Amino acid sequence: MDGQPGRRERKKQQTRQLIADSARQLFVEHGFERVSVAEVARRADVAEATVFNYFPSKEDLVFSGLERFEDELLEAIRDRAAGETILAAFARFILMPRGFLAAGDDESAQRLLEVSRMIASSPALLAREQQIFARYTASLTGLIAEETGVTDDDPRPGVAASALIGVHRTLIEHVRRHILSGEDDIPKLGRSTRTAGKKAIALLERGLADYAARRSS
Amino acid sequence: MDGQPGRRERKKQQTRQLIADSARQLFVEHGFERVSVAEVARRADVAEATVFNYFPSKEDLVFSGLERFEDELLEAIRDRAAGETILAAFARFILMPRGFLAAGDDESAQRLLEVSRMIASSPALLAREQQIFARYTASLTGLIAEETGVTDDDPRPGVAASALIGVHRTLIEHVRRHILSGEDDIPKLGRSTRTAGKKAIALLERGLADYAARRSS
DNA sequence: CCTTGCGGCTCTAATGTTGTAGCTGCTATA
DNA sequence: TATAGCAGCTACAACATTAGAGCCGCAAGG
Repeated sequence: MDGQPGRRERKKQQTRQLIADSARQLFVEHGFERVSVAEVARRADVAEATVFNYFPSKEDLVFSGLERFEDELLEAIRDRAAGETILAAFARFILMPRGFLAAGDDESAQRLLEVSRMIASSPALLAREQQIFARYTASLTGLIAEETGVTDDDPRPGVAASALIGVHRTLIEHVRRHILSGEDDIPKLGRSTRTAGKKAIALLERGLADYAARRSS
Repeated sequence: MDGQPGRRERKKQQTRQLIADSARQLFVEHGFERVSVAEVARRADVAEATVFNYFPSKEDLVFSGLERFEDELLEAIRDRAAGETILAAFARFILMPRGFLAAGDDESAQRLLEVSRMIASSPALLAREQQIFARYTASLTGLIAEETGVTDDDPRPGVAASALIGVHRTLIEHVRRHILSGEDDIPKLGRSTRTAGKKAIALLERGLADYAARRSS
């Protein structure tokens, strides 16, 4: 679309990346709560105001990746090909390998582990993560309601959005659980995650009518 | 005086250094005349206007070090201790090891060689260097005239200034000549340069009356 | 001759970054 | 409880950098 980003835009992304990396290092070293934004700024050799210029809050230093992901997810659904169902667009997007799992090298695994530990060990971060999921669930609800043109009373958009975001939540948990319990074969983890994703989507596709219909023995 | 320079000033010096280094690399690779300022800017990943913001002209990309040296020389003379002669202050300043010669590692020697070759092979640069020396000779003349409080007609400040700047010229030539003819023992070159400097100053101290009084045999 | 284009260099408006002060809420300590 | 200080965050003015247009001299090619 835009060819080369131009020097200005490129340097802005460098600055943003530098801040995000500095923050991650410090948070992993000392824990999220024990690191001040001023320290992040100092490590990135940047003014504190610059940090807040790129990341509205300290938590966003951790979750900017997640938020971008959700933004792209919504966009992928909004701009899906004509005739494609929302569930299909969602599946296509979420099953696409990306990020740490796509890289697959040892260093990525190490970072994924550290970040997972960091988030898991901070109540503030876990709480914020839930807020983010809630916010995106609401956005997705609105999008679905808009596209299907139903009344505000109709519960179906909210249920569908919760189900979809729930898949994402579940897959993230899947990755964290395996990473935190020592899994270090990233390609394998990627495969098992995709398998789980497919199962989840298949379940949503065919409905819950016959799911766990009988109590197990 | 100012403790830490502050982030702003520090980053400015980084930028300045980055531009100067990029320019030196390119000039050494392709020759001064065949490299455009736009290319320097591109290698430094900086706007062309930024280059001119730090270096008023393309030649200054090469001679900014020399100009800073001359500035400091004038300052050292202006601010010399009470009772110290101009010649003594000059001697103290110019005999102090610094720059490439002070470093003494192989890489410095390599760079000194490359820069010397670059200047020697560019008429434009050689011409500009003479202009710079002339400008500083004039400045120094003014300074001496001011401090000794003589009439504009008095030739002595001009002669003294020429003599002093002449010492500097000569020492630079000394270094270049040895470097270009293959000398790569930088500490040794530093010593021989300082020896030459002392001889030159001694000559100026005692006057030319009995210098080369008799034709050699 | 003339035009075209390049390179050194200048100018201006827009935008990114910094420095500094200050507000709020919380925590430690007197 | 009062007070002081720290951390997250905001606001604003000063400053550094960028983008883009444009001027001038000059050399190459029609």
